[in-house]
Amino acid sequence: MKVATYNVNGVNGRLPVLLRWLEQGRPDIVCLQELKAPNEKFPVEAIRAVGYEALWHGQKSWNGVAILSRIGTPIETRRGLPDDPEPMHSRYIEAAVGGVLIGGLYLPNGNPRPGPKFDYKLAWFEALIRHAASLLDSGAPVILAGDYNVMPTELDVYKPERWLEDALFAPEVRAAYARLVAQGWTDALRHLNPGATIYTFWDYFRRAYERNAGLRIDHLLLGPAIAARLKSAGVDRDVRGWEKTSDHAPVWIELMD
DNA sequence: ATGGCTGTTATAAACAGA
Repeated sequence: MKVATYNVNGVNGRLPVLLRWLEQGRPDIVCLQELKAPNEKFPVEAIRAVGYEALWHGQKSWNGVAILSRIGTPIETRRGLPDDPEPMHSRYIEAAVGGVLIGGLYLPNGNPRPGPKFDYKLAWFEALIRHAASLLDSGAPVILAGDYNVMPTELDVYKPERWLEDALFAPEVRAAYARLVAQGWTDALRHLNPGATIYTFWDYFRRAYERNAGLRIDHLLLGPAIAARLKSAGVDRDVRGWEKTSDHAPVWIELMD
């Protein structure tokens, strides 16, 4: 089974890229972030036409998350985090599908730091950490996938020294990510590639993709039962080079059946 | 350090992203 996460940066503007990638990569389950569309403008017909059922939690202009599946209808278990600090933002959706429980998330960017947006990022992170603990306690085979807006370590940034004060790499944020993982999660890409340079995002500016000036901020965290089934993982880096593409690339894992 | 780019939309002397 192949499970992927992809920050599409506008699901309608990106529809040709998304459909091409779905047909080419054939992931079984997909978490999407940054739909940038209200619920009524989610392109469900086009997505169904390439073989996927979908759940989505949209919002006008910003945010928005979805779960797609080609192995059965995803059964929604939650939208929004418990005690979400900003419930009008659509940043979390969770479903049971294909024998797994999967949470798709879009963690706030948090810039500028310091400031209210950074405080909101930390508060959202705390709500996620609490919910993640309850998911592990449930004993369900669980995956938390999405755009975490965190580079976990210096390995995950092309020039760490330039990002020390940024909300994506600040000590408090890295510490929050480390606390989350320490609950018992496996960061799938890093686990299979210790020490490797892996990026999932390249800025639109300054030819960042061509220079490989990237960040690793899209992550798949696996609960113990799923981690034991992890077979392979990767980034569909070439998608970042397509016309009219997102600034993120899709990230995926393969699990033993 | 700054500005560079892209999508969405109150079509901008806009905002937000990372």
